[in-house]
Amino acid sequence: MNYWLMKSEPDVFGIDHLKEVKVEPWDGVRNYQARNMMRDDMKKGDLVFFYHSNTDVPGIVGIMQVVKEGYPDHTAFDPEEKYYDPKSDPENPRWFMVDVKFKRKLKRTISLSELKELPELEDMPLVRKGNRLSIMPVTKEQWDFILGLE
DNA sequence: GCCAACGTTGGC
DNA sequence: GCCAACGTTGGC
Repeated sequence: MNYWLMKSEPDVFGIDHLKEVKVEPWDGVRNYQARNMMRDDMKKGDLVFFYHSNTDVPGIVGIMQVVKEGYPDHTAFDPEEKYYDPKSDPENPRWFMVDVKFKRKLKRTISLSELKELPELEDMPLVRKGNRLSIMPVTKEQWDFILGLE
């Protein structure tokens, strides 16, 4: 069982959207490191923090669960799609995604500024300067610690 | 809206 | 293979 954190802009797709649709393919990721994690490492049943980026109070807002393991991101094949990538060949897909399911919202937003204050979390890529990874692993220790803040 | 940090592209 | 130019992310 592994733990993860995934970022999304609430204006585009937020925790309330996920709550409505229940299950969502996490499409549109066009970064190789993040791609590798979805393709190779994220397993059914893994738990994921939902993080709101690019918003008034960026932070962790909810919990979701991987319900379908890595499979080709077909939005890369369709020229009509926002995330179209002509270099991704259906015979040999470049981009992958997983499906995630809504578990619950946190009782409160655990803000990035709060997380940055905590020495227990200083190894998290999230709080590292300049880190732009939209998907990252979370250790069990970090997971439990963060939930303890709720 | 600004801009630092970082990834990607493409000329050489 | 180097690196300048460019694009994107995402906090502020």
